Amino acid sequence: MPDASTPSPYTVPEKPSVDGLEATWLARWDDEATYRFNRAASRESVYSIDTPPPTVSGELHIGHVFSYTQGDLMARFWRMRGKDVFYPMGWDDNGLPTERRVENFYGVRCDPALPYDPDFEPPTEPAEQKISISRKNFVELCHGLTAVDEEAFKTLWRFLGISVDWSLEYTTISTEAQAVSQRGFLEMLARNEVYSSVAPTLWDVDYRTAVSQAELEDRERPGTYHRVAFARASGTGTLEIETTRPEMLASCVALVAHPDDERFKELFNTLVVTPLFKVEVPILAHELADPEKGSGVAMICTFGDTTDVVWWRDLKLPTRALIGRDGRFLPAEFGTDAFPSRDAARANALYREIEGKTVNQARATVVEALRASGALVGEPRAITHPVKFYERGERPLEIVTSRQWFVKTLEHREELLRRGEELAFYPDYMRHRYRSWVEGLNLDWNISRQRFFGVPLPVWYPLDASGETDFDQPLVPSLNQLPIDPSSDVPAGYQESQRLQPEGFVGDADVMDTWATSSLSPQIAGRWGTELFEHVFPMDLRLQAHEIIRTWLFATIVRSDFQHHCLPFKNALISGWVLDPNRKKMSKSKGNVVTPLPLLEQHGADALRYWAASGRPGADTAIDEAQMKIGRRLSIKVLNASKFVLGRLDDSSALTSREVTAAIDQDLVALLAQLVEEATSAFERYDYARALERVESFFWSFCDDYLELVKIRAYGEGDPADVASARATLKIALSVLQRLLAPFLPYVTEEVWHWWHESSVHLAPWPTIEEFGALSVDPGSIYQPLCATLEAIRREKSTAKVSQRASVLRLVVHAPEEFASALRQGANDLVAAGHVEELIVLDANELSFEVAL
RNA sequence: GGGCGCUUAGCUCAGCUGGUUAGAGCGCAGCCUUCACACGGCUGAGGUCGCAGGUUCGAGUCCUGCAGCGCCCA
Repeated sequence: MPDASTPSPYTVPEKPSVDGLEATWLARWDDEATYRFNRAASRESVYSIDTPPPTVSGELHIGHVFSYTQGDLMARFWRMRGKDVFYPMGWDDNGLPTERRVENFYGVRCDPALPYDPDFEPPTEPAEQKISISRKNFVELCHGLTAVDEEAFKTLWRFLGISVDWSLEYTTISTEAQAVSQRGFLEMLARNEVYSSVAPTLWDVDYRTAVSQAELEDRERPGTYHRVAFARASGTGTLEIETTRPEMLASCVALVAHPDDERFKELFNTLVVTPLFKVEVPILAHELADPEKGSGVAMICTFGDTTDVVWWRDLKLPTRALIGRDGRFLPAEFGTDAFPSRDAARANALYREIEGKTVNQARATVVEALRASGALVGEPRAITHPVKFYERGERPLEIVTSRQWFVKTLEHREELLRRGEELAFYPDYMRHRYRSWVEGLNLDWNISRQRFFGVPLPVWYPLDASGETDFDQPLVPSLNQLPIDPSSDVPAGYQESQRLQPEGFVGDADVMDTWATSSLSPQIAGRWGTELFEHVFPMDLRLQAHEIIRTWLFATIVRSDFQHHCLPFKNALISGWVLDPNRKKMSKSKGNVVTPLPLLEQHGADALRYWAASGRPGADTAIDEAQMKIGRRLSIKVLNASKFVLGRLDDSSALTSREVTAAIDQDLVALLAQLVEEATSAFERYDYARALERVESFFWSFCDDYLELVKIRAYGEGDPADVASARATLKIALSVLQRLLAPFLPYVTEEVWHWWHESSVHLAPWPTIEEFGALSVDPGSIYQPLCATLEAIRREKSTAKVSQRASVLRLVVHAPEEFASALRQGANDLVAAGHVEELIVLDANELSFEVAL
């Protein structure tokens, strides 16, 4: 019981609980604007964070909880260190994921040819047959649904205790973000860093849009090797190739083998004739031809895959493109300059059968014809091979020739590699991901998308007298007009009536790649063009997962390098993946995706944060409810230990480090100082997990050992100076531990902090060793021997199966000098905590205990 | 094919620049209803640190090779 004469002045609940803390403190943080950024702060005092705007697609993902918590730990640490933390939050709502979600949610499809219907209402239930609606109607639905989704996401983020300043919230489809995105584009255009051209383009035939190299992924797919004989043009002999795409034969422009391949050295620069279509093509040499693959000779078509594009470009081959935007074969006429043939009649007859067919249909036709003509050698052979897909796509990518806007990444490769070396990655090995990506770039960054819900490319093109578009002289708006929509806005010097008219203009119909906007997240969040930007840019921290190094991290560096000639941020904290409880990658198709909400509701935000904080930077971490339970237990312990300590304190103002006079108390303070240094340096190295591990382990020892040792003095028994020493130490330790735990457990620490403080623990100063006064004790020299002895007593009682409360009749400790000295200095506490009736300490070389019960 | 990471107790993981008998939590076993805490406490068992070499007075820690798992790039 607390000493009746010194009642605690603090308001401590009788039965504290961790449940429901979130609602209480969220409201309070809102009211008090606890996390509001100080716009008057100087750049030196600011710590600015560039957080990933999550794709708002309806699905909350546990990976978000994991990654954002890790970033929040850093935000909270630096805020307590006295930094003005700039911590905005954005939502990436523009782009394909939203379009796909709207299509499925309402059962609609965008048809840009349709007129706007101002009275359109989406069906309450998605229709079985998708309803076609105008672009404007479609975009309105996208805006509406993302607004709803963003609210749900925001609720989750807030509940998790992410300390962002919600007044800085942004979305990538907002007017402001569109203006920033378009400005970024126009400035690149002015500096000649983007260009439009008609070029082979990675194309998803289902989404009917171009995609970029960064959105590619390889998938293992079954395929079939067909061995096909090409007749030599000289008339003697044949050359056999193997291909998985025989349907591309009509667009074959050359054969290729490795320059060192002895088998074909004699044949380089001679001609062969393609079977069926009878087109003369050369045999050429290129390093990318793999002698081990197939027959060692490959067929180059325009274009069957990305290697064809490289060969076509390097070897300066003609273009005979035949795949259309719908993935079907385009019309073509053999016997022309574009499609020469030795036997045009036969070629055209066969091609008529292919024209308009899908790739698979055409393949069957061509294989049949090859077989009939005898050019098919042996039987087709089944294989498994990597096929390139758009990461969101369902069918293999095709390569379609079309006009697109590209950012010139390739010619800046060396500079971009240097930027990667300048950036501090946590963990450091993640820089390899960046480097290998940049080294492997083989296409400029295509930023135009033939889609609807995105930031429009802010250009128009003049039309000449015959109505032909002049793509080389784009018309641009002035920066103060932004954002613009070229489909409804009119370029300077033109009238709306001139749209699509000869001598008039046409707006670019495409939107920008989502990454082209989200790569400007520092500029969007930092309000580029206002004074704020100068206070927060370049950012101090970029937070993201490793899978988007090649997209978001890369693209952001590109934009900042081009625009500002610097890195967009100094440090990149890379989080790992969240794996399912069986350590398997989560995916929708496997059905093992875990949503965070039930876990948050069951275990509480602090518990989930504890789990996330235990995952080291970059480390893939399995969902582990056991770990969450430990976090919850730690939170409860914080409540109870705080309740105990505060119940022992009377006059807070009288207790300072000067009152800490007992040897064990001085030692505890010395250990605390050591802990503060360790935790601080761990945080400074972005090793929040180590900081947690150290603080947590100290806290448990504090509860289990120190509190037990000084309990009697804390109650007020004994010499008043010793009582004051114990209470002062408890007060110091509690204050320090609550603050050290605050980044990890923001709710419970805020709760216990308010039992004895008015203002938020999250604005309290991070502990420093200056708080502890002069330290004269070798850390642990008193505390550890006492703990070891207490442990020996407990072991004996446990072995004897008696209560820990049972008395020890006599305790004899044989100990080396320092150990013995420590025991003598802490004898009173040890005797009280162990219920020891007689303590005898004897000097000895070897440590041993005799415990008589 | 090139690169990166991981491999430590049944499970999940610490182990920072090489230095005393290798740590934690969970789980397991036993005990304790003690006045902060039974949403608890105490105690215990449990490991040839993936394998093979090497450097060193000394290696989980450094080097080389190999294997398995995962990932990135081509």
